[in-house]
Amino acid sequence: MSDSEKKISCNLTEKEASVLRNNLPVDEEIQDLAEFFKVFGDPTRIRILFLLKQGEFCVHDITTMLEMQQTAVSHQLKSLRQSRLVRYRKDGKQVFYSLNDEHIDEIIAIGLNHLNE
Amino acid sequence: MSDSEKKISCNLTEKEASVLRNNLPVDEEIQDLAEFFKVFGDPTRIRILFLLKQGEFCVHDITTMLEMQQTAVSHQLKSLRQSRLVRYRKDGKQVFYSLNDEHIDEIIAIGLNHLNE
DNA sequence: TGAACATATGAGCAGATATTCATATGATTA
DNA sequence: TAATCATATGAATATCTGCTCATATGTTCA
Repeated sequence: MSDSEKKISCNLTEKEASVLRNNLPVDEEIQDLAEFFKVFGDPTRIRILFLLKQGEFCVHDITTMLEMQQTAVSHQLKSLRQSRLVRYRKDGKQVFYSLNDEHIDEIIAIGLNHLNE
Repeated sequence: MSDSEKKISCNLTEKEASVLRNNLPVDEEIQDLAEFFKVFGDPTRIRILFLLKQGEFCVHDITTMLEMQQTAVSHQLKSLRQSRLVRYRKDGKQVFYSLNDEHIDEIIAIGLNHLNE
């Protein structure tokens, strides 16, 4: 939205407030967006994403690299799977995880950029 | 990183694991990134960001549009301020909030995009 | 100056979340 | 087939988070 279109006001009428309120996405979409970003809001999951930027790894190796318990890692991988940020591939006893969204780099880059501003 | 550079392996040696582990950003940076995304991980804050995409508003109007209590809104505005996602401007008794990072749209767009994939 | 107004802050609480422990599931191998 | 290995899952717990209530701060105006 260009600056010229933006409102500056205080004490909107209920009618005006209602118009602006109705411009918001529906609750479900808002909720889904929040859930999506929540996945990035945990250090362990961020570390897993950074690891997977380097390649495809099995759970055991992820556990070793993070120096965490296997169950803790599996729980977080589940969260990443459910939000479709990672994909997995089974090979015998092992399960290999890799990134599943080409925009992950982009999102993280924006975050890093913001922190350095 | 191009596909050809990516590793696929399991049962890394401690040495290999250590190399990959050390490629991760330092803990503080990981932590800061997670904190940053956590701000996007709440429906109320997402709604505030969507409102502010439409213009600059005082706390009272934000409260009216969201149909929430003023203190709840103020608490969330504080979180948005601390992460420098919004800026504010005082004018008499009122405080006007607006977006403070041109990348907010971009981040949200990526999120929405991911949800529709 | 004091009353009214706009916003911010702190404490308390209820619900969410990350880790751990115990155990289940599924695949390989002896 | 039994033992072992790799991973996943569920319950329990401690911590964190968002909201509400009470109240503080700062501004305007009578």
